[in-house]
Amino acid sequence: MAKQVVQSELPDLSAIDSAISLGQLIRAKRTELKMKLVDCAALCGIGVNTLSRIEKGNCNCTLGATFSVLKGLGIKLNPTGISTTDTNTQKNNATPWV
Amino acid sequence: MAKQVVQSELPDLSAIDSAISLGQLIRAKRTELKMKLVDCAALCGIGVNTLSRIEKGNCNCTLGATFSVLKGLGIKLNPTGISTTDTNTQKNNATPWV
DNA sequence: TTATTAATCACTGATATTGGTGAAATATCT
DNA sequence: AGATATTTCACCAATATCAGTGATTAATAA
Repeated sequence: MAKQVVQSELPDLSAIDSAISLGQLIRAKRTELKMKLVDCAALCGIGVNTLSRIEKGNCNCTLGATFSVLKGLGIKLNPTGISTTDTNTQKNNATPWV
Repeated sequence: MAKQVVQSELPDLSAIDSAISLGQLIRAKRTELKMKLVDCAALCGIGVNTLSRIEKGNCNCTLGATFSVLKGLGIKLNPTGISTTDTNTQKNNATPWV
């Protein structure tokens, strides 16, 4: 039987506005790279559980783990509706969280 | 005395690849809107401490709080280098984290 | 259908975040 | 400079995440 593809199951990933869409984006990229959850987690330096939660859109995951995945998979995010030129940025007298 | 603007203090916000750049982006938008930290936090439904941490690039903050801010400030993120058309999305038999 | 692989869930212990308050530190204005 | 406004930080208790393991469920292949 041919696989039924329903319109509503094809979310719009052109705008990332929630943990869920971000998770879908990440999963799309990972499967595109034919990576297993385990290997991807190892590559990104996080646990499998955490990666699974991120992909499922759990909003309690941390920014650190999430950006590790974005970096590991080579996903880039760009803001829109913002004047990226101006910026009253505070001086980075800060903590090296990275 | 005129305010000295140093080149290195004008980070590139066209690419969001870390908790720090995301925090800078958020702060840029908030100040652009002339909002105080307290009011912005209230608007976004999170604590002032948390918003401050997010803006300072603390990567231990949660996705939930972060997306609340992005939504509250009307910041949109778009992925690049991804085929946003395809998508082997899992069926959303999931938990309503929102 | 059965076998195999992959993803999710439940559990544990250690550690960390959250919001609130108040104080210290910065920045802004007159 | 002095006064005011804004942000950051330390501290607290409550709660939650994290990684790891093993079991359960789901998806894929034969």
